[in-house]
Amino acid sequence: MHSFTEENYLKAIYKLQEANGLVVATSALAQVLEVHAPSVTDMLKRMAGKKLVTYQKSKGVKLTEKGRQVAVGIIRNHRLWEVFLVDKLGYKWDEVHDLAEQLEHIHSEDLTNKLDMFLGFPKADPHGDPIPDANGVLPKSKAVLLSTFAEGDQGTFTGVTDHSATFLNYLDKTGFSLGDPIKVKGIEEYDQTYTLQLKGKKEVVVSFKVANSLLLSY
Amino acid sequence: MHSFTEENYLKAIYKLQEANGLVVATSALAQVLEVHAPSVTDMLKRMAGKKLVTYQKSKGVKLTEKGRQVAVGIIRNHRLWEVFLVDKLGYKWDEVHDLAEQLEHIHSEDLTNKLDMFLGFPKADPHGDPIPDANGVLPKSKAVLLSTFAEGDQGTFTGVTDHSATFLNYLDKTGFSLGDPIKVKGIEEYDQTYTLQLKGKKEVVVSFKVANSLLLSY
DNA sequence: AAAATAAATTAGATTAACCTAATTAATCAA
DNA sequence: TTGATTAATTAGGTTAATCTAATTTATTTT
Repeated sequence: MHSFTEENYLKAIYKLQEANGLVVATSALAQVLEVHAPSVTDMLKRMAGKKLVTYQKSKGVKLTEKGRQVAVGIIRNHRLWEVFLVDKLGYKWDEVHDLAEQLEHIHSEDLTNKLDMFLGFPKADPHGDPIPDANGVLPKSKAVLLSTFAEGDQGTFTGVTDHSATFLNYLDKTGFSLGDPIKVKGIEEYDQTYTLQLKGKKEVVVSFKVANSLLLSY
Repeated sequence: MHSFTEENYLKAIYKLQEANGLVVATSALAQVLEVHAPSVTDMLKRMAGKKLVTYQKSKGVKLTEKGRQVAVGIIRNHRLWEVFLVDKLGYKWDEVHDLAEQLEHIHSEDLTNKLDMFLGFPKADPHGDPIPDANGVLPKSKAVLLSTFAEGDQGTFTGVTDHSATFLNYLDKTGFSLGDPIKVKGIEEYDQTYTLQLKGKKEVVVSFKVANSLLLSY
């Protein structure tokens, strides 16, 4: 199989490719993986040799179909284990990331599928991120940022784009909970502050930064 | 933390120390870890530097207290995950070893303890091996080999000393099940063949080799 | 388009974990 | 107790994954 390191590179490339376009820069990878650029160059060469990525020197990397399959498999593992940790073991949504980073590297498709069944085939992880199916198909989410909403708009809180424990704790404390309805009562023009009505008529005021990290569906 | 390799060495040393006495030979480790002797010498030096083992050249190794703690922790993990796989995911007892070998290296005491609670604080894994508690205390089993029984003796089947899938399958097929009562109806003097009465009056004949791999309590 | 800046690569080392071949140390048998 | 056998270690190498320093390639800016 692939080493943990390779798998982490694949995951990182996948995520950067999703977020910022087709090819991923060496420096971007170095940053998210917390290694130095020459290490990345080195690794990319080895991975290109294994046909996990296509790499042209000084031109960035892309995943091959094979690489994409592996990456999505790891993401599937990660998200299923997060569901397990929260639903079965009682962890909170801000505590599961590091553990899932370890568990995602357990190599067994069969285990993944049995876990999936045990958890009742969840469609999203505790942060609302969609779980790829056994064929590596990731449901295309149509959720949209709260920051794109206008006054009077409403939707259901279905995900976050900031997964940091600090942000998740802030949401807990403020009364946000995945699956709840949210309505925009007002937007302050001066500083883009949002006044929201949460479940149970509770009104809260949040900054643009927060509105820009919340995903809503309708 | 410690590398997977280190952890596997610690586990192996622990098991060999339990089975065969105080000090463990380089060659014995090389055999169970499936590496060559010089690799073991190499590794033992590094581990001695970390105070995980005491090592005197050409005199074998012993775990330090620190090393023993780590080893028992890994065994705790391993056995709890085995229970999870069998009780929660529906694996059979002959299928879980390799998966547990991966899962045992997940580093989180908290996860281990939450898993323990989720599983209802099991005292033994699916093969009857005792699970160390959170303090690294391993209950001293008083189970004894069926091969030490005389005609007429009886007990409860509580463990195995051979964990191979082949043997476990044989037991399934023949009608042995952990926790069931077993009575010795007769022992053939010529070849030490045992005639046993299993649960539900079922009579089976087993070889000495089998009798020597079954642990019974009374 | 040349110069300046930023990004990426090459060169050369390091560490953990392994290997083979050669040597030394320990044990057993005559 | 010497000689033979077996076990363990040393010596010297390899590979994956990392590093720093130096160099080359790309991209901006003037």
